[in-house]
Amino acid sequence: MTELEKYIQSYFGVSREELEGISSLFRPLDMKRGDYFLRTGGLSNRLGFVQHGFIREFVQLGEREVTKWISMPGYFVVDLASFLFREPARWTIQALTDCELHVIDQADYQGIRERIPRWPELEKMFIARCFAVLEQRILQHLSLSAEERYRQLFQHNPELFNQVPLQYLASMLGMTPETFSRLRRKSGRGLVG
Amino acid sequence: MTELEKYIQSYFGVSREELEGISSLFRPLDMKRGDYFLRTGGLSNRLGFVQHGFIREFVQLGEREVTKWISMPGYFVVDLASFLFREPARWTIQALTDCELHVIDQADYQGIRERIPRWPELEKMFIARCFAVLEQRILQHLSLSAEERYRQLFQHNPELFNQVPLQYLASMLGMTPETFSRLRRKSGRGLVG
DNA sequence: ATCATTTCTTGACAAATGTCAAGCCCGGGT
DNA sequence: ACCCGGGCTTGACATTTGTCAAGAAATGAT
Repeated sequence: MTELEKYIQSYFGVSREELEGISSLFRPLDMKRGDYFLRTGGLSNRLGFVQHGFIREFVQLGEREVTKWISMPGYFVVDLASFLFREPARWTIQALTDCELHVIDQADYQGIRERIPRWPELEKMFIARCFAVLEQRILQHLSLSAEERYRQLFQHNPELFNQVPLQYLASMLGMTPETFSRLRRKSGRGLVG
Repeated sequence: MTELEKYIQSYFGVSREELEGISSLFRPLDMKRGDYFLRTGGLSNRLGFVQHGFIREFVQLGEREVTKWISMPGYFVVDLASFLFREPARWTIQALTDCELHVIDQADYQGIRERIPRWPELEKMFIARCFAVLEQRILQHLSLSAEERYRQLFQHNPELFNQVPLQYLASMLGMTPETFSRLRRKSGRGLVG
């Protein structure tokens, strides 16, 4: 079973045959550091699964970039609203490192429901899970200080701290690189191993 | 056409007959100020549509309450994860004013898909929209100061400012009531009409 | 209408976070 | 191996936001 299949299996709980039916619709895609998977204003017409590497999702606001999230192995990358509603993408998605993805085009994605009748239901549940994760993230911003948010990220995703530029982590946590750096000295450097 | 039907229509774009089929599954529910629609730890086994009044969704964290959102007419109230996954609710949902709702039980909700085969698809799209709204909200917290968040809320939802206790708006924006009060003096009081 | 209670405001001060500028460090490309 | 440039750190200082406490105003109950 491939990584992709393992994740699909764990997220959607489909049968072995269904699993192979779905995963066969994906094709591998290698990206070099700096390559764009999607640009703001474009159309998100493919869905990616991260096999290896780190990918940043951000938006340019005036002079500065705001990083929404950094996807790592096991995550899907897509601008959901653009993918589902065929509207211009809000997010730019760019490889922070060389990456291996599995991608599926929108057209092939439609084909999944022919193989799995209950696919819209599974999709709904998956998106609802994503919704709940975002709710939790909003709660963090409503209730935690910058330092507490730093600690939580450090605790839950230590692998980020030595693999991606820290300025992006700072942005993702809603603070400046300087504040991030000071918290880092104070609260731990996130060196894994 | 009732308010409920109008909203279902605009959110889901279903036919006239489908619309009546769905809306007939809802029953009216009156709540008094202070009544609970749901409590943290309980099971969210019904979905509510706000016809009239204001409803607060919050969670108790230690000594203090953190308000995630205040629902007003046209909004649905539910703990989505609890409703869909039958897990204990994270949010407490309480009427801030006397309210009129339309509610549907989980069991009846299941019945919608028998009347409308493409319901899971419509549901998926609706939840995806909610997801995009939350993404936008996170972006606000990553990119805006307390004062800018205040202004945006004032601009987009002025009706909140003279109908619900301001302390809850402060919490929902991630700031203290004192800060909210000062911004209010500085940036406008939100008196509509 | 009055009272009791909650909510809001204000001031003084403390703490957290942002800004700007300079220098250091480290990694990648040549 | 070296150099260049991006990324990180640090310091000094400004600004924003939070805390605590007191009093004013608004609200709901009787």
